[in-house]
Parts: sequence; structure tokens; C-alpha cells
Amino acid sequence: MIEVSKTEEEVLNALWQAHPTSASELITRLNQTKPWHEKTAKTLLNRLVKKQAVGFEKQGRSYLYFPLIEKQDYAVSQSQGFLDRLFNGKLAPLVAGFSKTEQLKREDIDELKQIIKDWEQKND
Amino acid sequence: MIEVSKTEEEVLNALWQAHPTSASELITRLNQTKPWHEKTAKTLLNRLVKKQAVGFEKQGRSYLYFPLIEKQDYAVSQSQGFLDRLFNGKLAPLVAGFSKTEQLKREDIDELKQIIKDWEQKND
DNA sequence: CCGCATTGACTACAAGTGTAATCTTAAATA
DNA sequence: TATTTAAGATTACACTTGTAGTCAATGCGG
Repeated sequence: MIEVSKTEEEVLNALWQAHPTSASELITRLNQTKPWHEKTAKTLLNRLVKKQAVGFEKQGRSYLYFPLIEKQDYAVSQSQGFLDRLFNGKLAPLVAGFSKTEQLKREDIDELKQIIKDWEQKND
Repeated sequence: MIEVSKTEEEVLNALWQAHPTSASELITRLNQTKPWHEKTAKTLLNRLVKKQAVGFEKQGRSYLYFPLIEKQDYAVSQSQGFLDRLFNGKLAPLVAGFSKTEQLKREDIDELKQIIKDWEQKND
């Protein structure tokens, strides 16, 4: 999986939200979360292109950008890497950590139960 | 929370396994997972000291090192940050991602169920 | 038609990171 | 005791990252 830096990932996230997108439109979207300097955002966008995480097509004098990797794939791969680093690759200890520190709300529990139910539906 | 780089984290992980520990002992432990150059490991250890993630006490000619941050705290903080970056801070979508990509095994499900049961025991 | 604004291309630059080598000192060994 | 060795301290160095600035071309408004 392509290495994406922290800030590059923020840009990629904005691109996943909607694409293809012009740079200016993307920057507008980025600015809804926090202030971004146009030049900084464009640098990151270009680095993502160089890393082949993002592609683009000419549209008149400017470009339309789009992700070359799926958010789902990226997220799962990052998740696995994260679990490997801190929890021996296991999911449960992460959840247990949240539980122990009172960071699990009933809503989270309900969602987990639903996921489990679906899983069992399919696998039993 | 202190910023710890990827390789620094590997060293820290080895230190969490057992401490206090001499540098050489720590390096021995690190080498059980993958080959580490002694100099590299020591550099990282020193950077962790500089970042105040690791402390040490003199023991004769050399030092004994120990973590200054708890693994549990670090793990939870990293977990929250991770969820924020990719899943809008929610736990369930991460688990759902694993489920969708067939990465949840029955063992994981059972462990999750147990965690949920414990949570409900305490919170209902 | 021309200067202005916009877009992408290229450049900048310090701090952080991965990966080690060299220097210094003190301890262990021959 | 003279010497090799092992620890920590210091130095090295290229690459990445965060954060922009400057340059060049092109299309737009007047």
C-alpha cells in the first residue's frame, strides 16, 4: 500500500468525499474543516499524484482530480497496520481499551451488536 | 500526547514488554522480531529519552531504561486519533470494514461479544 | 488587445525520520 | 598494566514532511 503522510491523508479524505474535483473546489472543501493555505494544499495534492494515490484529467486549462485508491481499501489496510502495531493484530484489545477507559457509549455498543448479528447471519 | 515515530514506537513496544532494561537487553529483545542495528536502536532510544517518552537511571557504567508513558494510555490515545482520521471518530465503521472484507474470525466475534457483555454488566 | 488573476510547475527550507558511523570513556581481559 | 571492547555521546546524511513562495502560461475582464 502507498505511503500517505498525515496531511496528505487529509487531502485524500476531502477528495474521497466527492470526485472528480478541481483543485480550487477541493480546497474549498478542505477549508470547511480547518483553514488551509492554497499552496500547501496544492503541494500535497501534487505529492499524492506523484505517489499515484491520485490521478487527474485535463479539463480546459485546469485539472480534475480523483483518487486512485479506494477509501475502503485504504482504511482496512491502515486499520490492520494499526492493530499490528499496538494490539498484536487483534481487534478485541482495541475495543477493550476503549471500554476500560469509558469511551464506549451505548450507541457504539448497539452498532457493534448489529455488526455481530450481521456477521453471524452470514457465517452461522 | 508525545509524538512518537514509527520506529521509535517499535522500540517503545519492546521496552513496554519488560522494564527497566539495559540497552543491550532491549536490543536483544528487538532482534527477536526483526534484525536491528545496534546503533539504530540506540539512536531511537535516545530520541525517546529526549522526547520524554522514556527515562533511565544509572546502573554502574550503563543505564537502565524504562517507559515514561503507559502503553494503555498511549494505545487508547492513538486509537482515538486513528478513528478520527479515517472513521469520523467512530469505532463501529472500523469493525464493519473488517467484517466486510472477511477479516473477522469467529474468535474475534466471540471476544467482542464478551467485551459487550462485560460492558452491559457494568452499565445496565 | 492588455494587464490581471488563476492554475499548475518548480523551488525553498527547516524539522523530523531512518539508518548508521565516529568519538570518548570506562570497564573487562589478556 | 596495556589493550580490546562495550556504552553512551556526538555527528552524519539523505529522504520525507509541513508549509509556503516564486515562476510561467493561459484565459478573462475591461
